[in-house]
Amino acid sequence: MAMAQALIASSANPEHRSPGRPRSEHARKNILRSTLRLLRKDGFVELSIEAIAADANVGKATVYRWWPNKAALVADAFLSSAEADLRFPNTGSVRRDLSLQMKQLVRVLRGKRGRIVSALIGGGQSDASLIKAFRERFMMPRRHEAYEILRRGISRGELRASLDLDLTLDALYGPIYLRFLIRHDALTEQFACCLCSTVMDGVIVERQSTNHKSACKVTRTN
Amino acid sequence: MAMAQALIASSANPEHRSPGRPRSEHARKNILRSTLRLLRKDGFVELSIEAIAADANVGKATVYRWWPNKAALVADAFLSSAEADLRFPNTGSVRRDLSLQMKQLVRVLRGKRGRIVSALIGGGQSDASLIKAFRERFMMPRRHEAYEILRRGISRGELRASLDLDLTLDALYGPIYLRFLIRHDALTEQFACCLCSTVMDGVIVERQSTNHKSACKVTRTN
Amino acid sequence: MAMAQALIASSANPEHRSPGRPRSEHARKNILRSTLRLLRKDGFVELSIEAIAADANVGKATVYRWWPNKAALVADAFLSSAEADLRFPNTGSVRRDLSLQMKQLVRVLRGKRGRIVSALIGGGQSDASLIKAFRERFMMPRRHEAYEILRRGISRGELRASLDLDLTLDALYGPIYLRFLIRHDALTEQFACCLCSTVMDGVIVERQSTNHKSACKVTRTN
Amino acid sequence: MAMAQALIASSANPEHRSPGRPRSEHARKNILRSTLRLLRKDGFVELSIEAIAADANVGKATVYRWWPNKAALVADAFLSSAEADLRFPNTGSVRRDLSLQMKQLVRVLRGKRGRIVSALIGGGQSDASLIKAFRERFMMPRRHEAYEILRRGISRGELRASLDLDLTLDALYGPIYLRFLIRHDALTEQFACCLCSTVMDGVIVERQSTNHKSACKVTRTN
DNA sequence: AGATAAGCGAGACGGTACGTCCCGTCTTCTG
DNA sequence: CAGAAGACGGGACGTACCGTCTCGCTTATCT
Repeated sequence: MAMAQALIASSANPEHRSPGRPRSEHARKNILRSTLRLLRKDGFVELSIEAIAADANVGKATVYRWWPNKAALVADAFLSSAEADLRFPNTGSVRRDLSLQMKQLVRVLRGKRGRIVSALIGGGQSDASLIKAFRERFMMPRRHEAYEILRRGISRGELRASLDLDLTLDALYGPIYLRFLIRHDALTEQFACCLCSTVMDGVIVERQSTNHKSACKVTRTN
Repeated sequence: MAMAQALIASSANPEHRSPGRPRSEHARKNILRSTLRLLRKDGFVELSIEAIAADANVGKATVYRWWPNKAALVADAFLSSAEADLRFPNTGSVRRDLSLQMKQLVRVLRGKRGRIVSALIGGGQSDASLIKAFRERFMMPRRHEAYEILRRGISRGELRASLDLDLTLDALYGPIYLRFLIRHDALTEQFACCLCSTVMDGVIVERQSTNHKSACKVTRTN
Repeated sequence: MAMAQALIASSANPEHRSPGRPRSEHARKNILRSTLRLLRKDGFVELSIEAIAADANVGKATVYRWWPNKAALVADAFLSSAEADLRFPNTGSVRRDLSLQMKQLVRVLRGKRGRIVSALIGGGQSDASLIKAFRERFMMPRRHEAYEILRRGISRGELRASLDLDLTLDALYGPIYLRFLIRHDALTEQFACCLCSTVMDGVIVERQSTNHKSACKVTRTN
Repeated sequence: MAMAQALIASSANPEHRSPGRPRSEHARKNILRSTLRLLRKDGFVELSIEAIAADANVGKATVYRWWPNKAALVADAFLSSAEADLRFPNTGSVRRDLSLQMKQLVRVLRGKRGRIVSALIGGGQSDASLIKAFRERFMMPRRHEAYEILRRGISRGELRASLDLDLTLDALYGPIYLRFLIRHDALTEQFACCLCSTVMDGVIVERQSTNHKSACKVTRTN
């Protein structure tokens, strides 16, 4: 709700203005920026509000005024930096579309923002609002894109009509998050590709399509 | 290492005994028990050594004497509670064997030990030793069982010989962990069952085997 | 000075009026009233401008606009409540006049304004302007009355002509304030009475004027 | 009670020792010393526990462990430095004995410890435990000496036997504290002397014992 | 009538200190 | 010598007020 509040303050309804001095957009941005910077350096647990406030040249109270806790702040900071880099092409092939999206996720998780994702999911294990924020504001937007891909595949006849979309997407993305979180094996783009094929071939109507799979039948390299 | 130390102290070499009072087995057990109890209540982050020591009626120093940090203690505590409840029957069918194991994992994660698993994975996101402990001492033993199932399936001709075992197991278990950690959807035994079928049918040699799938083609109920 | 400013603004020079909205008399009164109320409840130190403004339904800045600091505000508030309740009769006897005034002081100090006097003196120990305000605007007016009493007594021949007036008044009032501030013993009207006699007659043995003293030779009752 | 605790820890019962690490006498002394130093510099209100802890190279918690608040700490610090400088000679004359004690009090109040006394009394106006500490641990010990003087005077026949000792002492010391706290007039040793005489001999005309008074019938010099 | 000027409430701002909690270490006595 | 008890220096927590600042609004005087 604090995050919603923040969003409202930064965007919507121009009509009604609450009385009093409006919040400082400058402070807000500084805080988010410092949060990301420090998060990248240390990690979620060792990140302190005290340090963020100091780094952002801001009173501690200003941080607490707008975010109820570290988790919410980190979520906001992360999500404020995660806009609009999802959009991907409609290639006409489910297999290709999904594979592209999955590979992009792998790239994100391996990049410097991956550290923040893991902090978010890790912290979310003892903070319901945090995991909710991650789910609704990071994962779901991507999922909605993926739903669309799947629906296109169904209407094109590439996928079975009886498909459970949620289950399918879990099958596609769950393994990526598993490797990302447990780190028991390499998380490569090629892994995403092979995974996609594996799940695909259990999903499409017919079963002779081995031509696609060959694309990533390379020996694994971890 | 501290865990090794602890194990040695509690078991091995009867020949040489260092002088002085031996460590208190009673204290050790109390500490582990309190750790689990408190971990079940809050998360890893909010768990404090102070609280554990108080709960276990033990001096803080006694905790620090035997475990170098919270992660090591939590790992030890978790593992001390995770013995031998895996073993499952060899039914002669990969599908059935895997489905059984997956459903058992779901049961574990939904039970009270699930709270601890999530704390472990959550805490592990900012503590390498913690995630390592989880990986090696909880996940891997189960995986080795699963490898065996898959190998049996291959030798029986149920599964393709070219199968990437690790990828297959990630495809099977990743989605379960995803739902467990992100909580975006119900984590039921039926989900495990359907998931197994989904991955299976992308994995086996032939494609007409819809007879198996019907087993869980029930409308989802979350 | 701020107080002077306030006085000017609220009263004087009708000729030239500065432009802009005039200060709100309503706000001013509310602030003073809230100050007194809160001062009565807690002490000077724990009194906060924040609380005063909230209690008075007034913006904090309005307080700071008219009073430079807490001490000035408290002094103003106190003095605004301390009008004209001193006036007392000229009975023709120093002893009786003084005794009456002393008893009246005791009544004031024991009443609800006493709480404020103690806050003022207490706060004055670390704020020169505060103790100055108390001294000049509360104590001195009463003292000037008392000077008059003493002078009358001297001219009537009741008191020695060589009397040090200040010292005498300190001897009369100091003990009252001492009990009021240190609270080591009951501060009663009877105490004021006995004290007056003691100072009048002295303490040493060689003495004739026991006729007056008998008036309050009652056993003390605290 | 925290002060009592401190006293117990620093002095009494050698038999029973509470378990655990004993409190650090070194820390305690440092804290008291720093308190006095900073109090002398700034004042009671602007004195912060934070600064004391820093100055004493001590954790803030260590301060709070032993003193419930700033007031109690300041009281302890003051009193720890106020031992055993009261003792004064028995000259055989009440007048002289009292005058000596009063002059000594004036010296104390005018000295650098006076600042702390005023902070104590000032703070005590909104903190009952503080004024109690001042009363019982600073004022009363001196009073007990003074009681003795008065009793000697009575038994020697110098003072009236019907004397109310408490009232008499208030009459003697109240004026000193009044000048000390209100600062309306000079607080000199000569003032103490004259005051003593005034109370001794009274103020009214019928009087013989002028021989004593002449000792300080000097023109006042403020 | 409109411009200009201040005061008003509300409340956010950068700060400082609060009093608490826990860290990991230490120092004591008891078993 | 291990263990319990618990004090230690340290550091971050989240809160309360400080005194200042921007807002939109109101209320006056001065063109």
